[in-house]
Amino acid sequence: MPRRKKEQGKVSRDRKSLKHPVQILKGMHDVVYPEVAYFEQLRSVCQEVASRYGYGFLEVPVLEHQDLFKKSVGGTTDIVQKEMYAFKTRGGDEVALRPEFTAGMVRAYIENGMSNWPQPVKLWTWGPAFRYENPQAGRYRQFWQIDFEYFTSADPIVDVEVMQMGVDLLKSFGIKNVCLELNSIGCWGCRDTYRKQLKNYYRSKKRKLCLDCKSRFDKNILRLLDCKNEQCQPFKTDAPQMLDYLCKECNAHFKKVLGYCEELGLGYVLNPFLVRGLDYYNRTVFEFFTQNSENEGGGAKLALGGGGRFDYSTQLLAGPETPACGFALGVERIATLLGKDPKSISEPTVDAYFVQIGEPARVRVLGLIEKFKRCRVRIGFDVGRESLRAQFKSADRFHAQFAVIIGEKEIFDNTFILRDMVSGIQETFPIDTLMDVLRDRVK
RNA sequence: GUGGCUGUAGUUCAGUCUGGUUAGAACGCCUCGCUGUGGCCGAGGAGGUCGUGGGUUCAAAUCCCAUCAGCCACCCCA
Repeated sequence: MPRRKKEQGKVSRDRKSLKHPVQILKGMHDVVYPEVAYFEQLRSVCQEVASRYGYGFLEVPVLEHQDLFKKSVGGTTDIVQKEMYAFKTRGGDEVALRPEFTAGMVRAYIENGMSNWPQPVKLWTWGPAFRYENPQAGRYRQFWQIDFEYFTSADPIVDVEVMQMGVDLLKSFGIKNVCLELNSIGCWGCRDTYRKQLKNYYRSKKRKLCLDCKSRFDKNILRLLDCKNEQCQPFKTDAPQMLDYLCKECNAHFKKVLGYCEELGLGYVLNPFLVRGLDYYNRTVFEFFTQNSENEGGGAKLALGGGGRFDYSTQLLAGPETPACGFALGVERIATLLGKDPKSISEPTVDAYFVQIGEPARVRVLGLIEKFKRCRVRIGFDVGRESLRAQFKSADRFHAQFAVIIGEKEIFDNTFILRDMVSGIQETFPIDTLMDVLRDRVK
């Protein structure tokens, strides 16, 4: 006892001598079981749905020039101004960790000459993105996104295809109560007209607005509609709405979008206050929500993702004119949501667990493992352990259907014992028949 | 960036108000009972910078200050 105390004291003194204990950064998180199991599941569902809708996978860099985001997402947006991880490299490049995916995808489209590929070009990707802001549940500084982009069609039915796929994806993940909110923010022309109308309307009321809104008035007037501050709410009801100021073309486009939704039975909620604040968006914008049923009293709606049409994006980056539409989903939020349903993920399972007794047997087992590489039977083993009890316990933990037991006697006879873990019945077979017996017995 | 709540074993938490032997429980992990057979049961064991730093005190997980992190709200969205 005294010896132990002495050692402990020494250890903690050593650790204390480290000036900065190594800890994870604020807003970062390790993705470990069970969350990582949802990540894997989501990824494979994405793959399935992507191929059904004809999307190809690509990877884009995590690090890009700051200019990419300033020009496409917009230099006045919060994302770029306040939330971007931006820094200078040793070589003097001004770079940023991607705060979102669309900018990089558009850059990749231009740089790889995809306008010369067979059209349309449909691409998806997935990975971490970064925003420097205060973390909260379901809200990290490094977070994972799923991103789908459809290039080279201005047709309104494409908007609907993209939205339908988004809803399809979320449902395929197993999410219920998926809700689609929809709006149109027009083109540069009609948005300009609308902005002026909004300014006229709010000018006389500016004094009564909250502090944030006062600054929004000059910086980005559309954002006044997003404000959730109570003192600003009364003005919203009578504020002019974007939909009333759409130009002829934009209006026709939006009418068609709504028409296709009706025909397909794709449910949506029109939200005239939905303003996606990024520069590259035009016309159709949308967000996906789910009802958070956990809280009593209806529950707040939880944002799962959003997107829209971004016909201007390539021009903003000095590329060929290319209409496009897409969306992004938040992986952690979806994983958290699925985690609330305990049935939605299964524990790790094997079909057969190898149990070995004695030195020659553990070597034999390790040799056998390699032979199973083309066999569908899922196997488990732990040659690092000698205790039989521990090995059987482990077999249980993996819900093994069978135990394959090889001891000194079996090594001598060139046999193995197959134990049915439920019934406890054991049979002995020649070792050469191991694969065949397992393939035959495993359901 | 602003405000509120919370930080104690791997996990969930007691203990803090009212300072005082060696900081506990449950679950999980490991070993053994059964040296060649798992689940159940029983016995034992490992595991703690009490978030971190400073202060008050004879004495701090407990009181005070600072700081960091998490959660919540604002902001925004994934």
